[in-house]
Amino acid sequence: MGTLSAWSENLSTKKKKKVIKQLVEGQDSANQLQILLHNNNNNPSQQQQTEHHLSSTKAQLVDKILSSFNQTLAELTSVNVSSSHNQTGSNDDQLVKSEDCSESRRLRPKDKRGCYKRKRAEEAWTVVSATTQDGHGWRKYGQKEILNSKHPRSYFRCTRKYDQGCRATKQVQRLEDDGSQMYRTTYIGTHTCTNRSFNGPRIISNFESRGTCMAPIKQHDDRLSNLAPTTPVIKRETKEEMSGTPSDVTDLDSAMWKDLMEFECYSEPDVMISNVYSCTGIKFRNFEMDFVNGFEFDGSDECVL
DNA sequence: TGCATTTGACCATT
DNA sequence: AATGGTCAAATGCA
Repeated sequence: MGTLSAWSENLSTKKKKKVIKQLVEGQDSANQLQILLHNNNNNPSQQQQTEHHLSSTKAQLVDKILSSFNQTLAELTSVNVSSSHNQTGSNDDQLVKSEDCSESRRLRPKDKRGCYKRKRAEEAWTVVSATTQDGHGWRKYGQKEILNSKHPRSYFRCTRKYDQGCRATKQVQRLEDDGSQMYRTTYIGTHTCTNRSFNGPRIISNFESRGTCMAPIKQHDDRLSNLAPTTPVIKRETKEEMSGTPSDVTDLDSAMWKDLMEFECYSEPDVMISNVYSCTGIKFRNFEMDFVNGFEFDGSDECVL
């Protein structure tokens, strides 16, 4: 694995058709949503009438779009991509629970580290890349030796977890193939934080758009506004944004890391994107074009994402 | 001194 | 019971 051409070859014709169908449905729903939003902005009084003509309401359309993307990505990445519409409470529980566990260790009869509620299935997707940088600020909170894996898995949470209630986490593990120096990054949950302090080149701008596409759009702002006031502000963790601390991957070769950071900071965004995506990263616009052209990826496609 | 990382312990899931 | 995910004290660094 590792190239889109190989990835495409591995897709059966049946799967390709299924994927195309799902994307077309998603596109159709997006178009309907666009019409709705457009009419709503220009003439709110016509909105209901328009909705009547269209087959779905906005919320239904959003669900359709998300479902389309989720299913397609699940098909393409072989990653279990599930809707998280009903999972939004888990992290809140966790935050509350964390508070309960914040008492001094001395006061507890027994160490209660690890008292948390494990997240269930969230939106998840995997990116195989030579770098783990994605423009977001991450704080490492754990590392684990994984059974039958040469390299440990590192766990990261968004640095905005506490000040903005962002639920995004990622897991980074170096691939077994030592020579490739590649890393598999699994992103779990979508960013709900606003990342305004960083104005430099965003290496994963497309990635972020992808994450946004997969996120439950209707929840995005609500969650921000709902969580922010109630979430205890413990501390701000914004310093590391794009600072590219080697902590992103503990066993990452430091020299390589330095090279990567220099590359990412000074390269053109398009070039950087090509560095980020490997087999599962997909830029939707080009993706659509590839589908139009018969879903054929050649070697050039791999780097033109 | 403050902040980020490390690491062992704990808990949830399978 | 095994494994993986998370917590938080200890540690290191700027």
